Amino acid sequence: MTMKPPRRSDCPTNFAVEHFGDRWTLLLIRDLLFHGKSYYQEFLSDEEGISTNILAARLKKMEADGLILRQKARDGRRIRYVLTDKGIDLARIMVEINRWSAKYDPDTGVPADHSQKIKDDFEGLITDYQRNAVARRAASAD
Amino acid sequence: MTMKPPRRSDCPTNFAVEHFGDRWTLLLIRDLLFHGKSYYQEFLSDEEGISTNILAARLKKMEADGLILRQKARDGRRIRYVLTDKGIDLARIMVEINRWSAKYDPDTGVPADHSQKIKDDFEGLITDYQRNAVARRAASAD
DNA sequence: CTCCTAACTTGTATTTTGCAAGTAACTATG
DNA sequence: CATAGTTACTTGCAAAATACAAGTTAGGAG
Repeated sequence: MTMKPPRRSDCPTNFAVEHFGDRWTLLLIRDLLFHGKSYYQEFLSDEEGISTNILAARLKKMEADGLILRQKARDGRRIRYVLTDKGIDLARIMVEINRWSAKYDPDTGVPADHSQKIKDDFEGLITDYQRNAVARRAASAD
Repeated sequence: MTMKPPRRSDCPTNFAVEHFGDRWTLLLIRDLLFHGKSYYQEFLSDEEGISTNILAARLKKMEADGLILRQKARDGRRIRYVLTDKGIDLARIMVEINRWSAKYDPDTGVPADHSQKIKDDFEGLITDYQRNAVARRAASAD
């Protein structure tokens, strides 16, 4: 009987930290939300190079935390990971993070058109990501 | 000769993770930005209970990352930690985090008046926190 | 049936975190 | 001005998280 450790506090910042206060969760949210990734192999192939055991552990925790769902694909070997509403609602935080990083990272990899869109149509950008994530979740797996 | 490890990628999400993708940094930003804390003992006394060695390490890293500055207090024993502009610019992300947590945490400790203000005057709330942080930085230490 | 692939698990080394004690610099007090 | 108390740390060690390499299992393709 493994039981989850008690939360350190009821502070909302702590709630967030207990969801994504680690070296990988935000990067996986990025993959799901911005890059349209859905499969184990896709997450493995991102440039930061997550190890397979860590990826498996993170996906398990994110599911337990209600950020993602597991769907069986038509190809019975594959499992599709999609964001829940709770996960999709991180879009605003994620785009704010991109804005902050673009401002303070001299070597930022934020594409110029994305930065421009952040300035021109911030709300539209967020809505686009959210609509896409909802659409992908509803779509049938490959 | 300790040299800092190379960044894993130039992705803006990764830039953010390398700044606050751990169990403590966001909580310290919260202390500095929302709770007006400035001193070592104040950070030690927060309810999550950070250990002294971790606190020292985090403060050192946050300074190296340009999120905070160290100021000597009149009392020569004390050191005042204040947010830089880069740190203060996290206010928007922090308030978005509060909003997300208040929405999804059934036991959230977000005070009702704060939630109300998030709805009624989101921009004003952020500006208030930022102005206060700037004012504290400019003020002379105790 | 055989080979291949996708999603994991297992084993072990390394790094980070957590807990309990210090310690050095400075201040307050008698 | 000696002593006690504070403040911001450091040090030593146990525990947990992370990283790297190598399996293993359930399908699917030919």
